[in-house]
Amino acid sequence: MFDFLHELTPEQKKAATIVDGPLMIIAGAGSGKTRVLTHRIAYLIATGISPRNILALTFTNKAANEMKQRIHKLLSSSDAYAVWAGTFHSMFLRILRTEHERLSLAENITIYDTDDTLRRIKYILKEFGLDEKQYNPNYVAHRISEAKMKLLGPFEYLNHSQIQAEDRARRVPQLGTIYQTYQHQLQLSNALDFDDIIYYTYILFNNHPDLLEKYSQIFRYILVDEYQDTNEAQYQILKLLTTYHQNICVVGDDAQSIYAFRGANIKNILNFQKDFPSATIVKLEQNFRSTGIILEAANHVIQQNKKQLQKKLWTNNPTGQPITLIKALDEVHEAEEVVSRLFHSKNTFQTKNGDFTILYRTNAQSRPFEDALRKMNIPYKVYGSLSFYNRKEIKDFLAYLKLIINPHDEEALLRVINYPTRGIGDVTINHLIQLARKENTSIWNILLRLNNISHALPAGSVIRLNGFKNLIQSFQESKFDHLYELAMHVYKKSGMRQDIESLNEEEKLSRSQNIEELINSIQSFEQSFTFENFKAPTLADYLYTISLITTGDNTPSEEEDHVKLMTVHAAKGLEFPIVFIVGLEENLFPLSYLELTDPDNIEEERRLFYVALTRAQRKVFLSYAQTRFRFGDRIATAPSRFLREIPQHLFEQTQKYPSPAETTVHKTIIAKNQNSSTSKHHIPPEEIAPIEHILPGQQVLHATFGKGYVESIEGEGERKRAVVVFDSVGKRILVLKFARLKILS
DNA sequence: CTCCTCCCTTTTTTT
DNA sequence: AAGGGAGGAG
Repeated sequence: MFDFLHELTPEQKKAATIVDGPLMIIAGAGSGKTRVLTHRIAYLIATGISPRNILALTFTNKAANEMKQRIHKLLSSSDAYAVWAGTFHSMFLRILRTEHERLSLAENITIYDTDDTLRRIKYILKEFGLDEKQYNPNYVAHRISEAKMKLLGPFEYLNHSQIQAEDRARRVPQLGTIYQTYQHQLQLSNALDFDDIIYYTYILFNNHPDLLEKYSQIFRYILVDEYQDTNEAQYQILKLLTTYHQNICVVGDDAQSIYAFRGANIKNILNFQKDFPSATIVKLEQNFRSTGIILEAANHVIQQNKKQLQKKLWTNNPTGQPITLIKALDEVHEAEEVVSRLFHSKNTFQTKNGDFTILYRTNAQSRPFEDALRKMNIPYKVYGSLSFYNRKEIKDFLAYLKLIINPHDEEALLRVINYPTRGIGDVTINHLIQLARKENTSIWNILLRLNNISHALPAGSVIRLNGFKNLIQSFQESKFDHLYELAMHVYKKSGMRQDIESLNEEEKLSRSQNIEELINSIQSFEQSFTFENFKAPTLADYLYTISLITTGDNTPSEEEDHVKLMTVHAAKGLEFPIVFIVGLEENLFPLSYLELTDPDNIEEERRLFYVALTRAQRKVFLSYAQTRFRFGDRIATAPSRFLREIPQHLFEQTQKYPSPAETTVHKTIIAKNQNSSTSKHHIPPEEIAPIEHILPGQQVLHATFGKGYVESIEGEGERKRAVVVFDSVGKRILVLKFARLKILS
């Protein structure tokens, strides 16, 4: 019956089979954490515990789904799908939707994303007549979010003497009032932001003992993955839910805590034993993922951090290949070098595209890699950037859909009340807002009562406003068998389609394709939802799902063999055979936007680098560029301090340590060093042709691309470029200043 | 009320 | 480099 446990090591087995009481599993990178979690849940079910009494909180929706599938396999029973598994946000939203009456929330809530929150704050600042320079909207949003994650509502915020003193010192004394207004407006809009989902769940359990008891009974066994990244509010909810039965199992690794900016409180994991004195601690220290070299590098890096739980990660895996360091001139060259390594090792070792992953610190870095991969005809996919849902046309369209389920949503309403333009201008809108504020109600309620108060507005405006109201109501009343049919209807009747058709070719194509993609995705959502839930989804089901989408969720089918690109944050919890960690430069990784002098900031960046290294199974490539385009300027960069924290003997021996002084070195010297680290075709410096000697028609040799034919020369001076057709990679445009070509004929 | 142009900021990571 | 906001003309 428990046959599946034989797959585990003694320590893993212990972690999987201690059923009752608090348990903390310190799971080092690659120590089989997911395996332990799935076996543990399977074990609980096999001992007779109902899957409906198990709550498993994961970091992404994808992780939750994969977990269910694996448990399903272990047990050969569909019981697995009855486990409550998902992210904090999706699980708690489910509870809030069920219990909405107890919090005086409407049934159909809208979820505001970061963008919506920011727009709302800007509105409020305008209404208050406050300057955005003094009250930076991003800072205001951050403060409000921080307060909620610490369970401070507007009332507590305004009565917190220390916070008030802080705000006065920072010259933002009205922040508390802004928070209060923001929260009030969200309430009138029937809207919750991400932090509210957690915050209100706490309020729900804390203020309603009967509900706390109800859910404590349901969630008899609670498992929390990535515990090091939980925040104070999440921790307090867990404390409440486990008061009666104490059956809490947390899994985490303090060395992989990388979400402090999101309120993650590393104390949660460091203090677990204090919080749950009867806790058992199991440490998983054997790494099954990486080679000896990768692990040694990672261990050296993380040892630089002062604040951490003591543990020693070890492995029986082979030593493996040394780490390759790639030094590039700029971000474009960096991408070309990375892709050419990738191409080379793919051909040499018969590796699939899907074995390669490129990790970077910031989303903006993906562009040159995409270009380079496209040039080489290598399929790739950028994971995790949610930019699709941030596109204007998508947001506009979703605003219409949101208004169908919740017309009080002021953010959605203001977004489309005059899009496409229908003669409702700023004056009318401001008037409307004034009326709503005066009556302390939503704009939609004003629209509903328009005929009673029409004397307040010009007759023409009233007609147009009624037209908009009728449009939304017609959507609400329309009946379709399928959501995508409704979506299609809304697209046409709202006037969005006509507006998009009227744009220039390029815009028209890209926007209508995006809308089409969205409508297709609605259709496939309907199919999978119906398959899993034995009933058709409502529009609300769809909107909630996309509101809480997490980075790993856009799972492409496994048969597509493509290179993966993502941020290090998005790579958390995943593993890949061959990993390129790129942009290893001071101020980029570690990123410095505030103070790199703050040891806490550096330690968090270092943990991030540690996470990146430990994703790799077989081989790591590290790269950095010596200049980079930032804020419209090309600036010199220095190699990351993290590179020097890896022992030199772990690198490929032809390579030199990057020195901090290197960036001040001039380009000629950079050009010399260049050859040693990246070339397949060695070109001694004295053989590099002067720029003016390169002419169309010549055969030339490039260090990376090999032999090629100069088709043409363009540009002058610093910008002089050559179009070269290479035997290996086809046509390339090279900036001659950097190209370092040798003339063959 | 709408459209156009110019200027400004933005780039940290994500639920 | 690009998109949004402000401000002005029609």
